[in-house]
Amino acid sequence: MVATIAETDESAESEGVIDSHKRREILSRRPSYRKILNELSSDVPGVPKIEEEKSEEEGTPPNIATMAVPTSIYQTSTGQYIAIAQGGTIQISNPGSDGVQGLQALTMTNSGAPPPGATIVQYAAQSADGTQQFFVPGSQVVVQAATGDMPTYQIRAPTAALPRGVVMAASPGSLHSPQQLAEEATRKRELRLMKNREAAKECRRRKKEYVKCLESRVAMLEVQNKKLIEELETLKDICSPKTD
DNA sequence: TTAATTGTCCGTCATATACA
DNA sequence: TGTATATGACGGACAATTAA
Repeated sequence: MVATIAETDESAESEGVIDSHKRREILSRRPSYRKILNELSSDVPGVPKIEEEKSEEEGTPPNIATMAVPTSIYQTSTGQYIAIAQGGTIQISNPGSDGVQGLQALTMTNSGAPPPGATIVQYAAQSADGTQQFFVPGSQVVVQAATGDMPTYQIRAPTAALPRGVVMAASPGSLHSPQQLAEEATRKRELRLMKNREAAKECRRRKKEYVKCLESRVAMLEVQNKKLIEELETLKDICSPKTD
């Protein structure tokens, strides 16, 4: 599939690039949703701020600082925050000023592989063979081996006994053969795609939040406008009473 | 019932932007 | 200046809806 995309890109490069550039010249780039919303929030008290992204080492909220899996914090469609902690504990918090205050906690039992077709964005579990699994979209899992000098990662089908392919196995410094270099390039690409995948999800979430914010602001302004019009009419009546 | 349409979600690519 | 991140654009998959 990837090769097909690459070939298509190459064949359509000459005309596609020109179209793409023209399109991008027309479309002026907007600042990030986070910036816009935070600017709005500084102007309008009622507008919530989009939380700043925190790095793994500094950004974990105080109440969930001991999490084994980084970035395992999600927001539901209802605005709640879900944090997956060690041992399968899932913490749920309602959106508030501090984000993680008032955490609720519940423990879930991890019983084997997820059902086929289940929509699991990301999930961590300790499997029987001592490996840690991170479920990624596309009905695959990234498996981290528990033993060895350095962590190795494999992409597997959730129920498959054999790995589909090793994507992270050796340090760059020890690469020699073209095959190893190719594997390293593949690994880097997979890593980049995985990061971008998560970034896209996060970006869409922020965009939704941004749109919601704008919609609520529109509603608020409409109410305000209506009130002002009514007030104006009242003042008009007072200042110029009808003479029959 | 079925094909067409529509809406939504997701992954990927290209590129602007932020940052060390 | 190179690298990481954010985001617009695009296309595919899938489910729900609609018209014939």
